[in-house]
Amino acid sequence: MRSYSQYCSLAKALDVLGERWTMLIVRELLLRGPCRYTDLREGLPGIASNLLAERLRTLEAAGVVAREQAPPPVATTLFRLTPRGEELRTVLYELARWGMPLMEGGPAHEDVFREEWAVLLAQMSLRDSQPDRPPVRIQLRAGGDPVVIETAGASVRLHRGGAGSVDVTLDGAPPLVLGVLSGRLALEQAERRGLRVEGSHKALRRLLPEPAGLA
Amino acid sequence: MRSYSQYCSLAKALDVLGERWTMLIVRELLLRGPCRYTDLREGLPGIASNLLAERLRTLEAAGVVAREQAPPPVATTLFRLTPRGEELRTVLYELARWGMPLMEGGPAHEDVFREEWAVLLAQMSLRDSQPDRPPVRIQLRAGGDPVVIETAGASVRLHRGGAGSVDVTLDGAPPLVLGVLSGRLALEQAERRGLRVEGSHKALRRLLPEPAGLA
DNA sequence: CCGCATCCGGGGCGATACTG
DNA sequence: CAGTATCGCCCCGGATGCGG
Repeated sequence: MRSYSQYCSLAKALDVLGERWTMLIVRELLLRGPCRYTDLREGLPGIASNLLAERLRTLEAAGVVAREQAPPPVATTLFRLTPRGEELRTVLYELARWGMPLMEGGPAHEDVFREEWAVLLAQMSLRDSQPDRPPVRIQLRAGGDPVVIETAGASVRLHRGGAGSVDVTLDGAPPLVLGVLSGRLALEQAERRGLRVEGSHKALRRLLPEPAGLA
Repeated sequence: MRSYSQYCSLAKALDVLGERWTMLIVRELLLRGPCRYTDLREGLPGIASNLLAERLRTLEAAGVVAREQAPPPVATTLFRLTPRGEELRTVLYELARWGMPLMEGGPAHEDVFREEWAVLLAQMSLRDSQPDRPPVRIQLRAGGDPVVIETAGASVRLHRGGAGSVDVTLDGAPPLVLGVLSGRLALEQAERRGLRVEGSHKALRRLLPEPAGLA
């Protein structure tokens, strides 16, 4: 992107982050942790391959992303956020929080949805009220590939593979799953609207924020 | 901008805010309050006139900006942020905070600087330790048009005109002025590097944050 | 397969000129 | 003062190819 050439920290930040797709690439890396080029493409439906490559190069040059060679069993390139890149977490949270009212009407016809994106909301909203107990594993199903998140204390991690046992499964339309994870929708209300909750309700409630007064 | 068409609150936010210049337009409106088209152009060196007009239309349609007719003495159009637009303040602060390390080396040759942009940092960093006392007025000079900011309690406002008396004047290179206002640079150290402080040091110290340990 | 590079059409952007 | 109008250019989107 052409620089704004303004001696202003906002303009300088946008010189690095303001190009199309850049913030969404950071989103994927925050959700997934170190991952392959192909995984990034999967999480960024619509991006052109050359753009992804160029953005990654730009972010690497800016010290936001680092690339490393995975050890011999896999022997592939991994992309990860640097500490400087991790500092973008609060920026992304604020943007995502601001964007939440734009989700109210449900997805548009052409909108795609990936369960992994719900992890962003989960990381923002879920807090473990009993952080000393073993982690809780939640499976999310919303029509696409289900994902499993594991959460303990303040940490919410995406679990690749989706195999293994889970404590509770949320299954329903994206707005319902997102509403519950973000705390915007009470669990019972979501169930009344069609969300299916299988497994331990208790494990779930351990993580959900206090239902802030809607009034 | 083309929509990302992703049912994700970050992507939805970027559908509104992600186009070039949009965030900087919000910056100007946050700093200046309601202002005219011409004032916005002044604060956005480099923007094409048609782009500014189109962005304002888009932001208006998105409920971020409102336009109003000023009463007859002036009888001009004013642009202001809606409450929804004001909610972008925290987003801009996080972005600007992330961008601060990119300012360390001082301005590049082609960089332009407007004293008003320093107000963003002032709004982020300055806190009045004696909010019950009358406001403090600070003049900023850094080579261009000087500006006056008035600060009391948590409020930091840009004062148009620059006329009237001030409590203290900061005069020096942009990195020095910004360093002091952001709290990154101790006042004495800035003075040793060439910052000129005329007037009441005490009024200034009333507002500056505690010099966080640099270690 | 994985991680790109190349090619090409279309549209967003930049700069300037012009107008009610 | 508050915008349109116009015109290149380059970024972006989509497809395909290709070396490791």
